[in-house]
Amino acid sequence: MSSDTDAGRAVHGPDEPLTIGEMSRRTGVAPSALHFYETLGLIASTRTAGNQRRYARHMLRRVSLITVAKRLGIPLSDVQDAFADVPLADTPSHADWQRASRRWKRELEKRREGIERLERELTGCIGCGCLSMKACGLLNPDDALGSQGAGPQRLRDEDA
Amino acid sequence: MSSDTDAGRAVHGPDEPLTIGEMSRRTGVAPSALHFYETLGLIASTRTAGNQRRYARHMLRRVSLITVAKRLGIPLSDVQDAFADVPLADTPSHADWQRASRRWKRELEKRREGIERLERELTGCIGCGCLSMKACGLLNPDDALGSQGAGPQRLRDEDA
DNA sequence: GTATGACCTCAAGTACACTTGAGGTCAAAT
DNA sequence: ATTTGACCTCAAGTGTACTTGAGGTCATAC
Repeated sequence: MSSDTDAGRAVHGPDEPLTIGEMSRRTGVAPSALHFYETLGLIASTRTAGNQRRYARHMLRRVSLITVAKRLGIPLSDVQDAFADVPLADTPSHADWQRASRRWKRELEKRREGIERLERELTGCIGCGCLSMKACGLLNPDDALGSQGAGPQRLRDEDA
Repeated sequence: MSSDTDAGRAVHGPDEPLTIGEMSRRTGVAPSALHFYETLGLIASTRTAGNQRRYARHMLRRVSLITVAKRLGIPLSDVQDAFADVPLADTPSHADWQRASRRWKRELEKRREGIERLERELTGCIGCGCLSMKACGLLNPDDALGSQGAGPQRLRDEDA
């Protein structure tokens, strides 16, 4: 029978920790990337007597969220922020994930709004062939109408 | 009076080309980055008798789109694709920008959909504290239900 | 005519997000 | 006992997207 030190493509009970190979197969993330995420503190592992990593199952969720963030162009430093209040060592509670959830949703909302704004821009401006982008908030993200000092300026009429 | 070789913070008629410094001030993009974009073929310039760059005004649009793409995590190679049919040398026509527009919109739509899906996931899964992400298309983007071979696998019930 | 600021090229350096390789250990199977 | 595959550490390499610096030119101002 398969013992509890079963490595590689093991058969597991629902509470068994995962080897790095299993994590990799189940998340599609390379072992080297998992090592890397660990050095950044994005994930954590325990070690066996023989110094091999074992991952608690809730690490799958973290890795999945990291993967998704990458697909959306969110830098790992932002992921770090989003995970700030989610405990690494212990299985996170409802409340932990809900705090993280709120952070993620705020971040995602900003990005979605940016994209929607650009889509409107493209419809209204490139779409009509002028691409003036006179009113594009994305070009002046920090202060849409404020300081005329440094940083991106709106295109003037003559540039439209 | 200001001649047509006016460099620096010049006063321009609407058809005057822009110096790299003016481009930089008006787009918020560093001159070094403009050089870099030029080596990638994302933008182009003519040269004065003294070998200085002069940018046609429609280059402002390109730089603005590059800036926006960066904010959205779109790699420059994708921007290159999106610009594929927009002429560099001449002022693009309506039709040129409309072709580009359609490419951009397709790309943006994919990204927006990805984000919306993740938002739904977070509402349904992190939101309730379980974060099972069983049905998240973002985790299996290429083939949502297909091959069970390599790549990300769905989390099983036991991991929910 | 010379000083000043904007510009030029080219090479090297930086930050992020990893991958690859060398050299060695661990653990189940034969 | 030894082979095999999975794992370990650490250093160095890769690709993207630039920035920085050296050394020199260009153009307007005094």
